[in-house]
Amino acid sequence: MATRPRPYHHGNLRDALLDAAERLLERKGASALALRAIARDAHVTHAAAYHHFDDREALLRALAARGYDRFAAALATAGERAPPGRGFLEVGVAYVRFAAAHPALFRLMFGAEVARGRGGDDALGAASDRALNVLLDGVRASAPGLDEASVRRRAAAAWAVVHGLSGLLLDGQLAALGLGSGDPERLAREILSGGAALETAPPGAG
Amino acid sequence: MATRPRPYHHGNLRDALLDAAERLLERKGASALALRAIARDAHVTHAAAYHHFDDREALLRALAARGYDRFAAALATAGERAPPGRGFLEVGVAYVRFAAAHPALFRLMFGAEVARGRGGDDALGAASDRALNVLLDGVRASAPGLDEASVRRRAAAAWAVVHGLSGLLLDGQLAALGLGSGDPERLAREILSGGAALETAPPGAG
DNA sequence: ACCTGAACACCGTTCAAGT
DNA sequence: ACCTGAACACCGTTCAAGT
Repeated sequence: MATRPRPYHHGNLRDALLDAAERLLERKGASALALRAIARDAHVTHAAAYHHFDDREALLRALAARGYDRFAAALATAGERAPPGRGFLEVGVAYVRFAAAHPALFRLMFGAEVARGRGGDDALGAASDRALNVLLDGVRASAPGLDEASVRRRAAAAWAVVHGLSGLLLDGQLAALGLGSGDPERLAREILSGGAALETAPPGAG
Repeated sequence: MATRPRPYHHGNLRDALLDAAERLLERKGASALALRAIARDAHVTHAAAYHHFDDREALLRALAARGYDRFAAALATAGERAPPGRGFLEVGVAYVRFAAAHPALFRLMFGAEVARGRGGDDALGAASDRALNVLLDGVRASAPGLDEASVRRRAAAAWAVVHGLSGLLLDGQLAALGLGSGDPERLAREILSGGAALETAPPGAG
């Protein structure tokens, strides 16, 4: 075996950096995600990170891709465990639950820094596609035989509701409406099952 | 009159800094909003900014408050100009239109940096309340006699749809659904008037 | 009261040099 | 192939000093 100088560096620093970044994100928020601080936390020089990521934003995108993987898994599990016919609602609730449980990660996943390089990052695109497919399958399952264009339109509308609800919740904006102070899951369930969003518009207005 | 040494500084540097910040935000994006860069653009030393704002985040909150003012005005105008019975839909379309027209400002208004200090910033709270009230009035107008709790729940649901749609649009996420490539206003109109988001759930499931 | 200049401890990125 | 150390041009914040 001879001498084994350092315990970490010969392994995969890439994952170690992502672990450190995730730790910082959870404990100290997005503003703590400095590349130098991440490297420090992983016990390497900051320049070492550039052997595994093009730049700081590429590291953030890789962290976001990890988030999408867990996100997709959480949505899929919620859909599978739901009572028949309620899978779609439960996926929506799981969406909001994930956002409330991992606010900083959720914001990172859908934030501007990650959005900027989304097109050129294949791993990120694949991970977020996995999450999207759970949503699309949910629509197809609850409305079998629907044509694909309608599936996509319904998915977009459903996605918008849960995504917007999550965003407003994290922002504390719902508090201004007297909502959002209690359990986020209960709030999500109430609003999602409470009926359509723009139902107040007269039918046939479009 | 005597000598008047410098043209700007005796006036209100506060507004000049916000003007510079807005210019930078529009032209170069959120990452250009460094306090030093803003001060440079306003032709002052960076330390001068601290005589008008507690710190960088306070400046960003003031900029966001400006955004909420314009936002509220845009929503109100859309509601007033809409044909009878369609005001609520048009306010929703205006919401998405604003986000698409001012993506960086919209992100700033609802982003994490501004959210962090939202509670302690009275001007920001007042400005965002004005925008919220347009939404609430829209719900009340389209469903007169509704009790206040239902008004708030409907407003939250409607807010979620348009807010989520805006966010997904800015992220380019709707492109993954084959949507979002065309006119954002047309897309908003289609989805908003296309019916309820979670309609696919069987009635009485909750 | 308002702005400057210098200082401090950070930051992202690059690059020659080490192993 | 992978990591280090030093350098560069930035950054937010503070504070004594100027007017």
